[in-house]
Amino acid sequence: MDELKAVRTFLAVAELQSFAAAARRLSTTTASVSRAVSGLEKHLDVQLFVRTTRQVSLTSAGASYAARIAPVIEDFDQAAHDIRSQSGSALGRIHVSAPMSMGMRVLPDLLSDFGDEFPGIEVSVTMTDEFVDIIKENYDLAIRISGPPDDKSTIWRKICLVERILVAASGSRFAKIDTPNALTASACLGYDANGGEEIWELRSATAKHSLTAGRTFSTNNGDLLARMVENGKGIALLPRFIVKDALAKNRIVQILPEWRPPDIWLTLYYPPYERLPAKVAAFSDFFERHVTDIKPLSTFLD
Amino acid sequence: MDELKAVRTFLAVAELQSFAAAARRLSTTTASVSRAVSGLEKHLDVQLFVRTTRQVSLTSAGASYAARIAPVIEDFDQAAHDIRSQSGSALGRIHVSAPMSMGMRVLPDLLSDFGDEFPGIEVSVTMTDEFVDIIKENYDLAIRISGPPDDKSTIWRKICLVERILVAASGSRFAKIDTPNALTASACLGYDANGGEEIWELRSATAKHSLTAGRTFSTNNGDLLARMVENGKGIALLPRFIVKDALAKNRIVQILPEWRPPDIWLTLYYPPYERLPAKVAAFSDFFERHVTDIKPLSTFLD
DNA sequence: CAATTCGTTGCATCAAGCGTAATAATGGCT
DNA sequence: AGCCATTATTACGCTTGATGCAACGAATTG
Repeated sequence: MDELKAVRTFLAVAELQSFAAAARRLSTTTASVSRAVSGLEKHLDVQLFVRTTRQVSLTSAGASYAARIAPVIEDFDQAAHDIRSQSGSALGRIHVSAPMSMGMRVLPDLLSDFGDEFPGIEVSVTMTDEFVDIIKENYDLAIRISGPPDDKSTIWRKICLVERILVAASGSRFAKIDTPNALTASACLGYDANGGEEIWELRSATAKHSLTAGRTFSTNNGDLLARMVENGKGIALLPRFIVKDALAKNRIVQILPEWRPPDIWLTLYYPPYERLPAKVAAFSDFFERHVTDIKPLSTFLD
Repeated sequence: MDELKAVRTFLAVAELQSFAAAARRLSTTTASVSRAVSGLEKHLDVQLFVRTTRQVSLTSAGASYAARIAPVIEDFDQAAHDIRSQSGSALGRIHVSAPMSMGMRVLPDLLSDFGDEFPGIEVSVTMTDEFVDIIKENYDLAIRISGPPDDKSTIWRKICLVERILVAASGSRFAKIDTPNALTASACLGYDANGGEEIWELRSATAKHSLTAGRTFSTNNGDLLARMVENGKGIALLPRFIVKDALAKNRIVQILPEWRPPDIWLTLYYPPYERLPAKVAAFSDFFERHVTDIKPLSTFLD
């Protein structure tokens, strides 16, 4: 038995003091109303109405139940209504995960502008260079810089290419390297989200060269890695925007520019939504617009 | 679709973070759980969970709905539980209708004793000599003194016989009447709940006599009628307990004692309950016990 | 790599809800 | 006073919707 419908029917009868009138309001038959009410009475083991064929009156138990349950039903419907209207409008809080290096450079401006445009959306940002489990950690969106994702349980959207270059400290012995064969495992510092080793697959116009970096040192933080390079500890494969300043100030230099690593992308990851909630879509669109048009990421690449 | 069951299922899944675990708890299949949740999602037009085959996680909309709706469901169930337990125990308020004359004599003591025995039951007494519509006026119980009831829409219970006698003022010309034929219409004062006329059907051992009283005066209040009789205004057919004092003080006398009117009864009327609520049954039983055993109505008849 | 577990979906079965209509009761209206 | 309309209930078929089973794709564990 549909208990909820029974209670709604009961309330209609209680208000209208008539089974027939309730049936008309609910666009059903008196038979249905009668069954619903007597079903509820059996379920609650209480007589709710005193009835003759011409009069219907609440028992005191019925009156007290009606008074008790009516606001509950109203609240129930209100909750459904709230959820429905909330999901359609861009309101609420979104949890965003972002990588440290990229986040520190791009997010301050972006979040300020976003807050101006969408004052109804609260944003909470967790910056980390680990690969988070979007689902388990309850993120609405994760910003990552990575190669093609192999995770089938998330959906993602490429925003733009992130140029990576091989760098070494100016004037160091590493800066003189001009052939991939000169790259020794101990000289290659690893950049890996899990702090493990990193495979470098370098392609020139005609050849390719593969080696494992990070045997002696690796980190999940690009800025730390850049500082290690500056200190002459070795060579790293880093997004250009991270080392932009150091390049400009000539503290580090690009090596082997004709050998290119595989493309990696600035990518947005979402939990496997059937369709994106409005507030997440708002942030997502704003992010893409901001990064590609308004204050393009290339700002960091030049 | 049973919306309530869907919400309950949703809450189980939300709590256990698993469709399969929820199915086990609810003693059903995962298929049923899956359908219930996706049905609710369609109904609310919101995605409640983000799911892969190995992980289930609430969306923020789902989390907010769960937080919102869980106390509502709890309240809903609590209301049902309250009603159920309330109806079984003798608690609450009962509305009683009682006639004036009888009520003034019997109720003060009775209600005091009842209050001692059932402190949980609040009693509200309306004293009136009109015939009230028990159902429309929302009484739980009506005490009446009347002949056999013709109302099919109430249930009733005879408590005891109420002896009625014909009375006249001592020393008046009416006191000398010794044959029914001497009763003139103008001398017979009516006692009628509706303030109308009253049919007297008198029976002796061998004969019967019928006449209409109340042509010149009638009332629905026995005490008023008794005072009219004392004042020598005529003859009335009254319950003995009303005129007990006046008889004892010899202000009025019984006439035609061998001619008896039809029996009338002290009767309890109830709304057409399928079965009597505990609190009403408690009052009803107490009333009967009190009137017939402890302080019998015959106290007023002797 | 095999095996298990998970959520979803198609399919066949079945029960529950529905409207119709008949019934008894009751109040209004003429 | 009696006819008529309206009311709540109940029995009867039918249809719709729910349910359980099984197969499937996906993903983790050993």
